[in-house]
Amino acid sequence: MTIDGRLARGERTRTVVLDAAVALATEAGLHGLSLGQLADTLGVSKSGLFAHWRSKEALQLATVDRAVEQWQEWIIEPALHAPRGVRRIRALHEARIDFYAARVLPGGCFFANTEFEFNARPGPVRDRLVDAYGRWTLFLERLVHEAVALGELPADLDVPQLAYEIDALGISAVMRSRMLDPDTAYRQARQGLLNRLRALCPEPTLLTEGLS
Amino acid sequence: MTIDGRLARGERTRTVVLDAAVALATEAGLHGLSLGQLADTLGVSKSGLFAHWRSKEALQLATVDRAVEQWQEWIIEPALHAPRGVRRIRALHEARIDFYAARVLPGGCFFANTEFEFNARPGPVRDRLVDAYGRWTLFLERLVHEAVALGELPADLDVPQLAYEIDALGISAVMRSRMLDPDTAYRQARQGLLNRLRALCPEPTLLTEGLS
DNA sequence: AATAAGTACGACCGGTCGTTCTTTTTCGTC
DNA sequence: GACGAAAAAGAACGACCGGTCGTACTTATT
Repeated sequence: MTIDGRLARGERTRTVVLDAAVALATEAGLHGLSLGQLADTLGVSKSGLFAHWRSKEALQLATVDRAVEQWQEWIIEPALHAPRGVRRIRALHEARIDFYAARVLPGGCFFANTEFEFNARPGPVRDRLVDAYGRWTLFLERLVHEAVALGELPADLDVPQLAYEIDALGISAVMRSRMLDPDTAYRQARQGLLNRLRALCPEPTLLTEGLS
Repeated sequence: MTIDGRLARGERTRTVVLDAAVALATEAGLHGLSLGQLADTLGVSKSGLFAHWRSKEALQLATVDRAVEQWQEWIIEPALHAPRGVRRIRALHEARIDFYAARVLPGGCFFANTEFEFNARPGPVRDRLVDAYGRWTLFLERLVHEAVALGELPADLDVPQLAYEIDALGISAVMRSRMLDPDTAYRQARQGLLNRLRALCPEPTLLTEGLS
């Protein structure tokens, strides 16, 4: 089977466009994103975008999917290289903060920005954001549950509660890093998780000060 | 001294408009807020709004100020009725969650929404939001510091750290209450603070299960 | 009674929005 | 080298955007 170069070109274009859309959406919002602006940024025509997506909403949905892929690559996959348990939880949190600190996206966090933007905008886009957030929450809870199963966290731990608190530290990190002092925000987010895990984990040597 | 009826009428109108603007901004955003939409909602003409504010930006700034007033009335003042110390900290947190749970604003939280919206939009509006968030943070830290001074929290406590964590629980509460299950979100936000304060406070009777 | 100020209106401006249609260019396939 | 589908451009659309204009009504001052 040979690859059709024409389709390949389209696929390549789509990825480039969506990466730009994710970045732009963190600045202008996913609703606030305008096709003319996006086209200008990419140096293509507005109508050229419609060759790939029938409507703005279709592009918005594709943009959410692309952002999920990026999140997978930048935060989740690196964390999976750490051993299961509290070290993996910490690795995930650190990867997230590193992602914010590296300023990969000009507006901070795609999901934080868009979920607040769409929390009162019913429709398919919001539904997809809700879905992504739900899956992220489940993933976090699974990691915490694994740590409990390994005996690295108490057996009677309220797993969703700790997952909630970990995510809260992360959300606040990106918010405060953009509005107030970034370094302070990152430090507090890291310290918050460290404090929390150390108070719970019977084996504190798993949580050294530096990164693993 | 008599009250000028013209000025009184204008002041009344301004308050009505700004209350609507605060509410609308939680749905459409502070940038996404359109003057035509706001005018239609209020049943007035678009140009009538320009009689009170010279530009959209002027109205945005006034809207932020009005939102700060509302936050003062709904969250801060009620909390000040609780005795200083951990009980006041908890009262503040509870007032905030009650505010979210009562769905006073259709889009959740004015500040959460607008701060994420403007984190990459330089200008006077962002500056005012930054200022408001900075003052809120200082207020939170002052409350924590008071609890330390009263001996209700450890003398060596990292005050800004705890303030960060408290605010993080609140932010996440409004985010998750809109995207996922509201009751779970509120419960986790409340439980999070209770766990944290109980672990730190040498006098746990100050933190009964129910509200004061 | 005349004047001035504050409030509010409808009409309209140039510009941008998302979208559609038609046309041209690109490029792998036959 | 001709064919044809995918990609991209260009022009145009109705709607809405923030903003300005002149005007009219209300109310306080003189």
